Amino acid sequence: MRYHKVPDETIRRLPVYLRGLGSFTNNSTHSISSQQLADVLHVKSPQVRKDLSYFGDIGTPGVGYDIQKLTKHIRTILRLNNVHFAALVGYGNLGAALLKYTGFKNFCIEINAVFEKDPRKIGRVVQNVKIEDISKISSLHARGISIAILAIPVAESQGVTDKLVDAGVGGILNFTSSYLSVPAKVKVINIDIGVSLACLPYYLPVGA
Amino acid sequence: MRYHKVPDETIRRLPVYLRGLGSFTNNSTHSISSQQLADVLHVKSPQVRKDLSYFGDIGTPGVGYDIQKLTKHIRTILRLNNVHFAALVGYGNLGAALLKYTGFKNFCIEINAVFEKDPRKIGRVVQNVKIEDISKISSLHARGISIAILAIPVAESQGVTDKLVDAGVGGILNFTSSYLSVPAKVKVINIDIGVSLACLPYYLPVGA
DNA sequence: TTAGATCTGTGAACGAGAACTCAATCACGA
DNA sequence: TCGTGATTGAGTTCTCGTTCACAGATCTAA
Repeated sequence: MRYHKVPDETIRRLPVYLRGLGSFTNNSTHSISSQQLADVLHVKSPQVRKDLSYFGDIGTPGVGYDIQKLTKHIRTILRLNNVHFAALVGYGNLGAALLKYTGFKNFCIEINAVFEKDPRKIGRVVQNVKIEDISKISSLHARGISIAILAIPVAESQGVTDKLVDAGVGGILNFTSSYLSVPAKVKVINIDIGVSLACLPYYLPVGA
Repeated sequence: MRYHKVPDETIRRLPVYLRGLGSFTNNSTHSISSQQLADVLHVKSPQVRKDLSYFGDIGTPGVGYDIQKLTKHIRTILRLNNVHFAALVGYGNLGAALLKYTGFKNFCIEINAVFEKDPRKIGRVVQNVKIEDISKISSLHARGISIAILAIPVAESQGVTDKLVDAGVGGILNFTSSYLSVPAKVKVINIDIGVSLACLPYYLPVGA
């Protein structure tokens, strides 16, 4: 392996590969070819090989990839080998749903802090997590939490983001529909549900 | 304007432009330059101009874009001038949150049908919409609903998708973590919350 | 031990989209 | 009417990521 900057798109696909490998772990065979993995995930096999090749020689020519080893390797790359704790900011409709969302556990990510502005919600315990006042965000660094999930109204998004950054948060999953201004070292991933849905009518057949 | 296939990325930005224009409607001035719009949305001005130029000469050299006209124009392109009705499939945690989500109305999209498998939920009325049995999906065509929001367990996703396609649905917003196989005429937009979050640890500073 | 089949890793070609640049256009004031 | 400044529209270039194609590595079987 030479030095390469790994494309963001490759990183984005790694969790998908991980999920695809899951459906092969019970299998009798120990290894899987790039073709097999590609078929399951509906991508092309050269894509799989190229993506994996950024991280060294993982596979065996003529054989394929050892399923267990590859799983472990991808988890190591993504740093999903040990549990990451995340803070949920905003316990509204979406926030509540995200707290109950089970899709995070497969990736070793666990929400163990919830922050809210509304005094009526503060103090309640939901899913074994106590809802705290939003001012307590500053404690995140001390608690070893460096990932935040932002599900609050647009008006407060930048202000709260600044607090998160001050508290040492290094990654934010932003469900807010606004752009978040952060230092370069902080990674923001945006999920804009409204925009995604708003695109659909364009693709509908005319007259629909 | 010449013939051009409009990039998907351009379509995806149009709703964002629309939202940006919203913050200028109360303004005293009638027009806005590509630079001003770009600054608000944190994109580059040539990007804005290129995107808009796909759809004909909308702006005026030396002046900019007429805010009202541009808003109308983008809404027309995206077909957001008249209300689109959408069906929510799956009234679980996420489904319930999406039904209450207010971000769709700005884009003239309204959920007016909810489908569920769980008999205990069927019949309940939430947000003025009655929850129906999932078998009633077949009625969508007759009801003029051609957009679906899918928020159900992975195991059932392809089966339900097939029903949606049969019912004439032309666009699906897929919150399921599985690939949906659909005919070419049907547009699927995927939102994979788990994958998005799983990427974050990779970007954290080492040791965090 | 060798032939043949399989499959990886990667350099190179390809393609899509973003950014740059500048000629053409327009408003406005002298 | 003409000159000046501002801003668009679009051709060109650049960058990034995907796809292709094949050399090289490994396994199996005779």
